[in-house]
Amino acid sequence: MISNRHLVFMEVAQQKSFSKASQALFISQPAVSVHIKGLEEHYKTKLFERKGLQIELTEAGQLLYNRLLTVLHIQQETEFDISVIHDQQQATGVLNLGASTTAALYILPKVMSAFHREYPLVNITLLNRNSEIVLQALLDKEINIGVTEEKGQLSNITYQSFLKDQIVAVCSKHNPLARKKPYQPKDLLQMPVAIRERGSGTLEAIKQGLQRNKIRLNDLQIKVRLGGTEALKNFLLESNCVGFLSTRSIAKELQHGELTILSFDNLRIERNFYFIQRKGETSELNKRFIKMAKSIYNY
Amino acid sequence: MISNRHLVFMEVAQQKSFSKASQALFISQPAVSVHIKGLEEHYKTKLFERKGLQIELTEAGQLLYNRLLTVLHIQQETEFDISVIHDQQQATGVLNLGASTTAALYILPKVMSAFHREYPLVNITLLNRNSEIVLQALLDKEINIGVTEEKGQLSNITYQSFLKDQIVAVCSKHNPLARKKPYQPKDLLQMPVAIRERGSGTLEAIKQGLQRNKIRLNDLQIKVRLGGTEALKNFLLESNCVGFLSTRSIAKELQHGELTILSFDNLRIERNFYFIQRKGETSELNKRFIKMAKSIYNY
DNA sequence: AAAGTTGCATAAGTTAATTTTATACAAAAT
DNA sequence: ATTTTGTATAAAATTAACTTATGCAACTTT
Repeated sequence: MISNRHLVFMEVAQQKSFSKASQALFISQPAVSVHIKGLEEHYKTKLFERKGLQIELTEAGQLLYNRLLTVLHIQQETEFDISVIHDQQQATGVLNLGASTTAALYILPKVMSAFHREYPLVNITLLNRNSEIVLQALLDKEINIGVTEEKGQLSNITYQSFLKDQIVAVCSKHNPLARKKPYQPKDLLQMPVAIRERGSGTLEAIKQGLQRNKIRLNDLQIKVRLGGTEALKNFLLESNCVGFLSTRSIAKELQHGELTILSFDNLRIERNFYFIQRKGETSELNKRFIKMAKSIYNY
Repeated sequence: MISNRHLVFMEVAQQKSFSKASQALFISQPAVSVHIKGLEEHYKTKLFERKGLQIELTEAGQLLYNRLLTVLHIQQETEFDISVIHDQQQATGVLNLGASTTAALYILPKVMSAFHREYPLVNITLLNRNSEIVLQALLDKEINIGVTEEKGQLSNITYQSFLKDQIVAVCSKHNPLARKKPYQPKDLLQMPVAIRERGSGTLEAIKQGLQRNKIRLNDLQIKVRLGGTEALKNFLLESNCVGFLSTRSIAKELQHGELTILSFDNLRIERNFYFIQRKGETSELNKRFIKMAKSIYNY
């Protein structure tokens, strides 16, 4: 659909280098030069500013790149839509997902694998970044669907609720705290706790959940801050601290009895996951993925 | 932007014929066959149903054609937007207009010529059909901007008011009716009249204008119905009838004194012209054309 | 029903476009 | 000053696209 020449241009724009683009496309560097030259003659304007060893998109180049991105997505949607007419098992396409940690690690893999079984020829990728970057990637048309924890208000984004996630306090089964139950929210103040790093979506949810019980995060006896869910889990196994984790992320550890949930009266820390898409670009592939995701988690 | 192969496909889809497409594209018929075959192999499905001497788009083919149409418009917009960055006089692009008779004959030519002076390399075409067909052409993405007399309510169309048009009663300067003035609306019932054919937008406006004065079209002494404004004008010049015509269409005849306006108390027949565009597709080229059109007529 | 027409498909040869190899040239880094 | 990094250009080689010639099937005509 998009001409070869323009695909070369896109690669150069992404790599910000003729030679790197040539390597990525498995063609020689002069071939790239000739293509760009051809385009520049066609549009009668420079598309890249050559600044010594750097290149940079000109205004015209940036405009062209943006338009090509939208065309590329139409192309990918079309590939899928055509192939799905004939046979689901033969449907080809590209689906780029983006999600923040919990969703990317503990929620989406299950959906992706199910989706892959139904549409084996669809190429699925998953970008694992924080909500902010996921949103930006969506706006930049780098991903087709994002899964985030916050429901924003952007007018050119559609928010679609996916599932509820519960965050619970857990500790190692060897931890003496694991015995007595149930606790009151106030009891938290006496416990040594370990939490995720600043900026994590989980931490934000915890903060808001505690606030509803008039507890500030700073009032807790925070012993350690750990970067990443897995690190936190492993730390809890070996320490006497209590941690807050999404139930989605500790399914395995609960099953094996390695971690125990501390039950609290009147303390519910919840958050929602949302699908985000660009408004007006809810393709057939997007729809089917979201439908399957919902059917898996909302039985 | 769109590959050659796909452009050939589009031509075949439009012409509904491999050989006619080949003639339109100035290539041989086998070249077309090879292209279509290539696409069908790529998409792993037939794009045309070969039914004897006819061909017809398959479901997949129709889907592909629709997507390619939207991409083609992105491509054309891009050509314009890039070239206008550097120099207005060098801006290339395609602007397909559609309008019903009065606008197409007496309003748009002036705008088109002014626009052509400012953007000499933009290719402008004008489709002259009735409002209904103009709307359909817009929906089918055959035209970029339509000018119609009715403000509809379609949710995927943007309506933008352009200018007011006044319809007046006129007759030849030799007609005795041309002397006495002013008339009352009721006097119309005594006059021999000539009007446009059924289905014309002008006729519709007249009908509604008269209705406001409690006069039905059928109450008039309709002597003749003529297809087309020019025919009606020429008829009036040679007859004793009174006709209703848009002031826009008789500027020249009034100037030369060939036709005279009959002034009526309390009888105003007006209609509005609207620009119609597909929602979300108001390209830079569209914007500039509409802006110029408004500046010409709304000083 | 036979012959002619219309229209797409296929094959072989030609032409045009793309790519590679080799090399030049400019700017930045060492 | 020399080396490194990165793009531009030219000529040769490769590949893709096109044309001519011809076949075949379906529909028309007589």
